[in-house]
Amino acid sequence: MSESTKGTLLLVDGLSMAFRAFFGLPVENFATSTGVPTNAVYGFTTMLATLLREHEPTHVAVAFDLPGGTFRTERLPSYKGTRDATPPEFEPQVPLIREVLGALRVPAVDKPNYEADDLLATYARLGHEAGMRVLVVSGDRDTIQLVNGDVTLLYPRKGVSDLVRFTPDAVREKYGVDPGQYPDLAALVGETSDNLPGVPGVGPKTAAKWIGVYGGLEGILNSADDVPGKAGESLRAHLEQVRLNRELNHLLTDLEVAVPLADLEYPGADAAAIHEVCDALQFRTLRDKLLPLATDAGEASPETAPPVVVQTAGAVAAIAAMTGTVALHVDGRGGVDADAWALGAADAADAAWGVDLADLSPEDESTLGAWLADPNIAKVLHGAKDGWHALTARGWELAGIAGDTQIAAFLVNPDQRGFELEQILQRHLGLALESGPTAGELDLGLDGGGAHHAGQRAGERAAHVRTLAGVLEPMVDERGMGALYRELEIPLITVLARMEHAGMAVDRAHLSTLADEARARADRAAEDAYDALGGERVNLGSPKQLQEVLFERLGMPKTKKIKTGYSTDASSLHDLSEKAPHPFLTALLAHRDASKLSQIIETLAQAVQPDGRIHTTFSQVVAATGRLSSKDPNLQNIPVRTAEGHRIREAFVVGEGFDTLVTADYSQIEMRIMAHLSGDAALVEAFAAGEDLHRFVGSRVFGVAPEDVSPEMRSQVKAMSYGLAYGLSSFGLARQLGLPVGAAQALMDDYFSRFGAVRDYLRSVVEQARADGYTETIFGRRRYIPDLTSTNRQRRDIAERMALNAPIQGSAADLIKRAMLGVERRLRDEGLASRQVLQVHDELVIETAAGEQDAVENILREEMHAAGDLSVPLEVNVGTGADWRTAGH
DNA sequence: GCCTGGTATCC
DNA sequence: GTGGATACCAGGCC
Repeated sequence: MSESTKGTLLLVDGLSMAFRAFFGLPVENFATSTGVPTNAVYGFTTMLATLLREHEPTHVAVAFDLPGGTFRTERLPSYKGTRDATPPEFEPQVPLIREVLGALRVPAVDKPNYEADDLLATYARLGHEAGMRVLVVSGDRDTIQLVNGDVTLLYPRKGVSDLVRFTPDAVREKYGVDPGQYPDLAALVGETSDNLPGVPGVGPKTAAKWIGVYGGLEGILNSADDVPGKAGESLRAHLEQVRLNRELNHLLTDLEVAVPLADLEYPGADAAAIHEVCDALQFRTLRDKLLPLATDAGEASPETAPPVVVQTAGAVAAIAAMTGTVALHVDGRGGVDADAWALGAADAADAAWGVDLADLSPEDESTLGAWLADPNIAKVLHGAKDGWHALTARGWELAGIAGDTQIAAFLVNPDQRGFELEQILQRHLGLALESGPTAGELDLGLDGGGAHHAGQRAGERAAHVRTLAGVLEPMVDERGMGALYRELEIPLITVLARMEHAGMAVDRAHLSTLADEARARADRAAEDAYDALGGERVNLGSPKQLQEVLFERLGMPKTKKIKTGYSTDASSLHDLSEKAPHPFLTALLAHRDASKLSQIIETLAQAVQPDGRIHTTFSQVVAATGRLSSKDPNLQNIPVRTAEGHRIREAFVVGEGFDTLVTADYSQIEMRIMAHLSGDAALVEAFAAGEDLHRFVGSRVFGVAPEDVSPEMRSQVKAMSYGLAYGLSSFGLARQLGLPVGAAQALMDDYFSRFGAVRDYLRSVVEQARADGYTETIFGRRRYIPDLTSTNRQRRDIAERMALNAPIQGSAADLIKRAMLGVERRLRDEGLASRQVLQVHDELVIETAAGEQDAVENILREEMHAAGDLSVPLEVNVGTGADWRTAGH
């Protein structure tokens, strides 16, 4: 990483990766119209394009084995002798791959009598000596020996797109030996794919142990007589084999190469040649992925992140002495097997300290632990909640979270996707962070550990976080969101972390009963559906097949049009049922229902962790309006409307050591916010009076006394009221209510004649947003909506509906977040053991400890009520029970 | 094996 | 031709 200024050399083992691609993609799905198989070409090219795009190498080569033998098969004719004959569909794809390489202007290299690996080894050495960063891509484990501080191996885990990064640390973690010692280990263990048998009874663990004890294979062989045990005996009986293995698995680093390193410089692809080759191979989507690599279409490559000096010696003491605002980075992971293995800290942008948590003394442990737990030391992280979990798993408390550059970046522009550190650095600083694992969750274990020291990477990242904070936090302030950031989102991080950590207890037995029932119901409905078709077993889960059955075979009337034909969604099927009743439709709907349910239940059952609880992950940086999101599993879309939904919610129970679940939800929060923001006197009055809102509105709209509002009137105004906040049109309202458009329009007119300020508000909020470029919630959260000035009608209409909705949905999100902070503070201040476990947009769920139920109910009511000072009261409904369903009533 | 679209659930 | 999400499945990729 430090040598990146000299460039990056990408070296690919052509055949080994082509083979992986061949077996990863079904050959029958990939062929030209003339029957030429292309799955390996497709997979290999996709992989290479991704590597070129992500790593932006300055130099590239793809090495090939040539047909016929090598010096190894001369030495040992049986070498690689167990390999099955290559499938006939593979062979013809190799020249095609070379054609693609030609179009990409990537040099293909080979050498008679040698393997591709020897070429990789030689070029890796040359690149290393030239001070380059080298990436070797190979599915051959022998290449592990090439790994060092500057040479990383990308090894396919499955397919060709999921590549594991083998750095020296990663090799040590997986195999227990240094990369240079891997051939020693392989010589002892053997390599089936090369037809090299190992020492019977010696596996990687024993081999690694011996290598540790005797310092390597040579030492082992010299002391073979002293090696104890049955394994030692076995070793002595196979010395020759081991020597031979070691001889053969050594890769040559000193070949004479026909193409000098300098000629591997990558000039970018040839657009015309890409078109030609994609035409010939009938690649459609790939063309679009390859064309950006063409030089003609090229743009300046991003700047590489500046080198950061990361010190590791004495890091604990140095970090513990930091008292100002410190940027922190935790290398670790969340989830069931959460752990942290390295820590980086920076209080200057170009210098940082890194700590490998594996080699801490007990004193270091407690020094660092105390520093982390000190709430007075302000820490800024990128994705602080992840760090919190990783450190918590290691038994440390993280306090003093004062900033989160991920959240800052979100507030600055919440509509963007991708808030990983790499992406944010790129977006806001134009910096390319090298060796970043593809954006994802926490980094995987194998990606951990920098090239030289586990703390290296963490330190570098901490320094980057510090730079980022210096840029993003002022932007947050400039946009008037300083308070929202520091007083709402940042303190909320810890609340959410605790909620995730607590999780929700689940009644597994109940869940599995439900799963069985739903599965049985789905199966029965499926059989009914097949019967209705005269026994044909179409795939009921395939919209494509359903379209064929419904609209062609059964000749049913067409439903609403979608991209791929005609819709088969539930509402369309219900419509069809009325127009053209058929037992198939009934059975299909029943099957949809039951299979969806069974799938939900199954997912939940699988999500139960060993502690008997489900731990979701909340995100503050997904929903552009400021709502939280929940995933893995999503606990914010558990069914609730139906009887079956109720039974699922019964599976969420109070956990051991606790007494009850209490739920509290805001009553009609969005309508109240609309009343507040619009200042509509009639609407404010309705809420102030505490009447049934829809009855009140109905009486005004229809001009009858409240007690004379019929259920139908009530449901019509209810749909209208809710639709308003979403930008509902008269057309949409008509559809939803099953009215003629004219009637729906008349209803809207009547509505607005009584609640005119609402209409004025909705208009003004869009106008304001168009003028300012953004919308704003009651608490100053912004959402930028550039499409409001789009000349494209459809985009503009969508933007207008977003502008209409964002302040309402966003203010509701702000309110409940404020309430959550209040609830958390009260629980702590009052020394209660009860805890928040779930938020579902307008609802909070608390698990209460014995004797605390009344106190908790009061806290919920008071804090949710006091979360905002609106011109209408914030009403809260509270329920209690041993499970979520009971509590929710 | 990855990506997209359709369908489903929630507020 | 109502906003904001997440999850699963099938099918296309050629």
